[in-house]
Order: sequence, then structure tokens, then C-alpha cells
Amino acid sequence: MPADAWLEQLRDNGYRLTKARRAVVETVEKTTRALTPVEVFDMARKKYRALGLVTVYRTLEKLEELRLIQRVHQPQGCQAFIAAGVGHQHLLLCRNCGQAAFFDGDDLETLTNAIARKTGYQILDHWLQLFGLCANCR
Amino acid sequence: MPADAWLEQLRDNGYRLTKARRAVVETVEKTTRALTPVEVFDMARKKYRALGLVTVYRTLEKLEELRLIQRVHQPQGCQAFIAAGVGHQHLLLCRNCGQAAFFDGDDLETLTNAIARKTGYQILDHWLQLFGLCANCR
DNA sequence: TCCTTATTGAAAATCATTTTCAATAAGTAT
DNA sequence: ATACTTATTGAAAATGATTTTCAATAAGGA
Repeated sequence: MPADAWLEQLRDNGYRLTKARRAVVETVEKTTRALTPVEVFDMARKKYRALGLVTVYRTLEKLEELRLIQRVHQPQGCQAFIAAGVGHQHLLLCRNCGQAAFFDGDDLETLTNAIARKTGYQILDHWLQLFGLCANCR
Repeated sequence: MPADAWLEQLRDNGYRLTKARRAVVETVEKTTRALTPVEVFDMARKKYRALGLVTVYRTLEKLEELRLIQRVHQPQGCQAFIAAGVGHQHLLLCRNCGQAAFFDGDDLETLTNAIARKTGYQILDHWLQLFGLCANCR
């Protein structure tokens, strides 16, 4: 999804379009790896010098709320964000460079049914994330 | 695995067995849901009043290093720990009470092969976690 | 162009975690 | 049992990430 569509989403939800938000949106939208708030800050500040870190936090919060970005969980920490996948997609992360790819087509129905039967749980959701090496790093 | 086996593991790896460690180990080992360091502190202090929070952090660090516990990732945060599963197992968490169950038998080979082919990534590892409602909470 | 009010950045506050340090106690040697 | 070495401890301070506060600014409708 292009950055403009993100800004439109923000506007449609009653948020104002500011230079700060534009800088953050453009940064996160065009980066294909997960970024921490400080990384976003450093990168976005090149577009808009006066940007404050607090505003980065606040903007990321809104983008997550609108499901335009999602938090990425990794062994080293869980404070990074990446442009969200569309629909039911999962993340595949390169262990070396962090490059992210989304994939779909995970049919876990058979698995979850078996587990529901065994454990007595009603299964509502799943998190699946793959780690590997991207074509470049391999 | 009983608490004694955890203590033995600690001893075998050159760590001393102290009242503080016993209290932490017994707390985490017998709890079937993920606990944050502060929760462990509060619970373990009932067994050993003089326990300090810092020691809880240090003990959890060692237990994780020995793979006796593992960090649990959840939407609300990723600072909680739970007794580790044995071998290649995944977690199933109750959304209501946090009750955890482990399961195995996730054969993702077919899926990962297909994704490797499509994305060009070499896939090394996966994280799978299920969320649902346990028999009690359903 | 004006006006209302959401948004801003800076500073301070908060919260989780880590480091520092002198006192204590495990576990081995005696 | 006793002494001794040194890992471990808890408290306090330091750090690092995130959130709150607040007065100044600037979006965007009137």
C-alpha cells in the first residue's frame, strides 16, 4: 500500500496530516524490515528535521491501531514495527539482514483441530512466524 | 520436570543452591501460566521473605539460559516466562486465564517448502503459538 | 484570514531492567 | 565441626524505553 493511502486512512479517521506524520509514514511504509521507534526517528528526521521521538511513538501507536503496521516479535526484542500484511498473512524474517517477506496459505486447520481435541481448548487464533535466510544472505 | 531436577541442573552447571533460587524455581516450576518477573517476585516472596526482585531477574536469566524456562510472547507484552516445553513443542494459551498447554506434532514441512520455493528464503526455524479458550473458560 | 482545537517537541515522570557494591552465605577444604 | 574462598545476595543507583505533562504551534474548517 502506498504512503498516500496510509495518510488517507489517517485523515479518514479524523487525524490531521502533519509533516511529522508524513515523515514517519513514508519511512515505515517504504522500509521492508522491522524498525524500532528510535530507528524510525533517525530515518524520518532526515525528511523532517524538527521531528521529535515522542511524536514517532504517538504516530506508530495510531498506525498500529489502524492496522497499517504491526509489531514484530523476535528473540532480541519485540519493540520493532513493520508495514502490516494484508489479510491473513504471516511474516518470514531473514536472520541476517532482517529483510521481511509475507506469506499466506498456511492451512493449520488439520493441526488445530487435532490439538483442540487433545487439549480441550477452543482455538481462536494463531501466530506463525518463520525465520531463515533471504536469497541475498544465503 | 520436578523442581528438584531444576535445582540439580543449576548445581550441575556450577551454580550454588540458595534459598532465593529455590523459591524462584519452585514458583515458576509449579505454575502453569506465564509469569512476569514481578509476579514471580510476589509469589516467591511468600516462600522466602528476604528475596529481592533483582535476584528474580538474575535467576530467570539463568533458567532461560539452561532452557528450563522460556519467554512467552503475547499481544500485551513479552516479559513473561513459563516452564519450557520438552523437545519441539509449541504453546497454546488461554486468552481468558492464561492457562498454558504445550503441543507437538506440528508438521510444517510442506508449508515451509512451498514458502521457501516462493520467496527464495532458506527457512531455518519457526515460531507457532496458538490462542484460545481452555476447557474451564470456554 | 480567522478560530478552534488537535498536534507538536521538550522536559519531566514513570516503568522495567541492569549495574554497582559491600555484606552474606554456599560449598569445599581443613 | 571450622575456616576460607568466592558466588550470591539485596539495596540503591543507573540506565533505557516509553508515557505524561504542558505551553506553543499549525491543520483545516468556517
